[in-house]
Amino acid sequence: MKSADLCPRFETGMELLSKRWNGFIIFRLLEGSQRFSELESSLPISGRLLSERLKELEAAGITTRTVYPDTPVRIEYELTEKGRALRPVITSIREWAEKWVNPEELDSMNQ
Amino acid sequence: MKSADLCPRFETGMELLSKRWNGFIIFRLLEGSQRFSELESSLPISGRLLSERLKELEAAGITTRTVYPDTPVRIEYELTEKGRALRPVITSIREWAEKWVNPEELDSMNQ
DNA sequence: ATATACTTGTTACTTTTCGTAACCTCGTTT
DNA sequence: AAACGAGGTTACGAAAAGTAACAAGTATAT
Repeated sequence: MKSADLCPRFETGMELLSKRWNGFIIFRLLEGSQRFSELESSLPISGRLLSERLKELEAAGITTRTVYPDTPVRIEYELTEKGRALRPVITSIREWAEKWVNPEELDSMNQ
Repeated sequence: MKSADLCPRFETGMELLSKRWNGFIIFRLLEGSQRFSELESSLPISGRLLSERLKELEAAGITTRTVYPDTPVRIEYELTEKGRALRPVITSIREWAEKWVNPEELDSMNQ
C-alpha cells in the first residue's frame, strides 16, 4: 500500500477475506469441523482449489487439519481460535446483506 | 451454491467483498469522497482495474460518481447509504486483524 | 491556431489465478 | 487380485489481473 494510514494489519485481514472462497470456507467451518468431501460438496469449489485454500488457511493459522485413521481415512478441518474469532466478521457481512441485498441482484451462483 | 442453508444474500455480500480491491476501495471511501487519482495513488491498484471496480460498485449501488465541470474536470466517488452501511464490516475486519495478525505475517503488499 | 498541461480513463499485451476433468495413493473389502 | 472410498494432485485451457503506453476533453500559454 502506498498510503500510511491504511493499517497494515487491516490489509492482511482484508486480503485473507478477499481471496476467493476463503469467506465461504470459514463460514462453513464456523458451523463445526468439516471433512474435505463435506466442504467440497457444500460449496461450488473444485477439489484443486479447496485443497490449495485449506493449505493456505492452515499456514495462516486459521484452520487445523486432523487425520483420523478410520476406514477409510477421515480428515477433519476445523477453525483455530484465530479462525473462530472471525465470526463477528461473517456475522456483520450477513447482517449487511440481509438488509441491503435485494432479491433481484442475487447472483448467478445461486440460480 | 449447492447447500440450502448458505443464505443467498450472504453469498452476494461475500462475493462483493471478496472481489479483489473492493474492500480497500470501500475502506478509502468510508473516509469521505475521493477522486479517481486519489484512490489510484492511495492504493496499489492500476487505473484499469480501478475504473472497472468503480463501475461495478456503482452498478451494485455501493458508490456514486459525480462530475464537477471544474478545470480540469473533477470527478468524485462516494459511498451511497448502502455503501456506508458496510462500515461495521470493515470495522470488524480491522478489529480482528488488530488482535490476530502478528507482525511477521504482514504481507508483501506492505513492504 | 497551435502547443502544452491535467485528469480520467482505455487499449494492447503479458502474467497469474481459476475451473475442469482425469488421474493417483493408500488402506480396506470382495 | 480387483474394486472401492476418501482425499487429494496433475495437466491444461479459460478467465482475471498486472503493466505500460496512449487517447479524450477542457483550459491555459505561446
